[in-house]
Amino acid sequence: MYALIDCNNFFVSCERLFEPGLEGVPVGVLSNNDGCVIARSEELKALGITMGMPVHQIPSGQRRRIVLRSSNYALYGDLSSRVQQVLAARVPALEPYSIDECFLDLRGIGGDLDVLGRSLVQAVEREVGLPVSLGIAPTRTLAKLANRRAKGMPGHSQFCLWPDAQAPELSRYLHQLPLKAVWGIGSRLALKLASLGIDNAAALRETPEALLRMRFSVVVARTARELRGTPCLEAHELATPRRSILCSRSFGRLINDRQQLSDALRHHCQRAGEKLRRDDMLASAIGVFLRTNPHHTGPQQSHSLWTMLPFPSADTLRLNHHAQRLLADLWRPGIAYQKLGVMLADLSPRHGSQASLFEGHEPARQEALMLAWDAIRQRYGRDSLTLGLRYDNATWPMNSRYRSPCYTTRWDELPQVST
DNA sequence: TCTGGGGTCCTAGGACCC
DNA sequence: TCTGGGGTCCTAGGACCC
Repeated sequence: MYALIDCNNFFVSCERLFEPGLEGVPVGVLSNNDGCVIARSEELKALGITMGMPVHQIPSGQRRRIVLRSSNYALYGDLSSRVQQVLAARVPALEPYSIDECFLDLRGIGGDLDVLGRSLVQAVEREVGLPVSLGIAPTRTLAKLANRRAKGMPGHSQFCLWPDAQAPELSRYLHQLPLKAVWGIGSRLALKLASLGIDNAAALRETPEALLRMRFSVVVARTARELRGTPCLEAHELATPRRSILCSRSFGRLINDRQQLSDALRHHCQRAGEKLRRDDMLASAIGVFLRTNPHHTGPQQSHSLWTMLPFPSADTLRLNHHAQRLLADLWRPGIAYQKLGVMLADLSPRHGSQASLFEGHEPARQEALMLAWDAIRQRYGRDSLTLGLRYDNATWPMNSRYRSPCYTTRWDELPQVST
């Protein structure tokens, strides 16, 4: 048996935890750049504000009645790890899945699952203060659905236990469940499946595996099998070490200027190098992508280029050097670009990686330079040392007008208390 | 005017080999 | 005129997730 526990309206709940006045109020949390709504309170959902809705599409009448917050990932990340600590103290096998979700492997756990499930929900609420939902079922895919079912439960019992995949109650639930609600079936696949007459979760799990394998992919076939109650996903498939790093940002307006694109790329390379060194890893391949605005009509372009580094590296200067050459090959005159990013792949641990006889390695001087670089920024702040001009001098500063204080990670942002 | 960012996995098709 | 078959590897792009 597996469980899925997740925090209800996680980002909104985090904001409310430190600002209780937001209880009962329609609250939304915005994406980077304050572009669109990525988390909603129940009150905001009731107003018809949809997931991913651009802020500028919210009618101004509604806009005045709701509260918006910029995303504050330092706060959410910290609360997320507190939730995990509470769970880890009670269940042996934890599989964190996202910032607000965690699978629990309950195989081999004796005792009453109903009692265990309810006690976990209560423990998180009591010790962290965040409301959570919990679903338990024979597979992870079904546990996700049990969790969804739990959220619909009346009152405070956000818990659902489905011990048997073939139980009539579960079958009834799957019959009325749109395909899109199933983990692994997105809107595109749902459309294609519907064209074959498969338009709910029960229909999917009754479809012969060979047909799904032939017309779709192993992923869809596996999902159907999970719906029938046979576990197909291994833990290591969920929690593998990071395989790639991506740093990207929309510009907020369209850009073709080579220099401005180059500036943005330099900034992204700097962040990517930092992530890499924080994880103590090296990258062997680097890629750059450049794309137009997919929301606009007219011709679209979205291309990426990759190159191998001469040897595995975590050197910001080297990453930037190769990325800039890729950008030069990607860039075309007269095209209005909306987004640019750098990607690192073929990651390996910095220590313990076997040095090849023929392959070079980063000179010790460069490694020392990057260590000093990180140390200076750590000590004197991120703005104390940057590659080239500071990025916020550029034309597209990132918007985060409504960010709350980092209550749990920054002393200087704690509200003043008068004595 | 303004539409996120960061990941994973799979597949089709091209390049290449014998 | 007639121009193989079978395999591997790599990459770009698509689909999914939160």
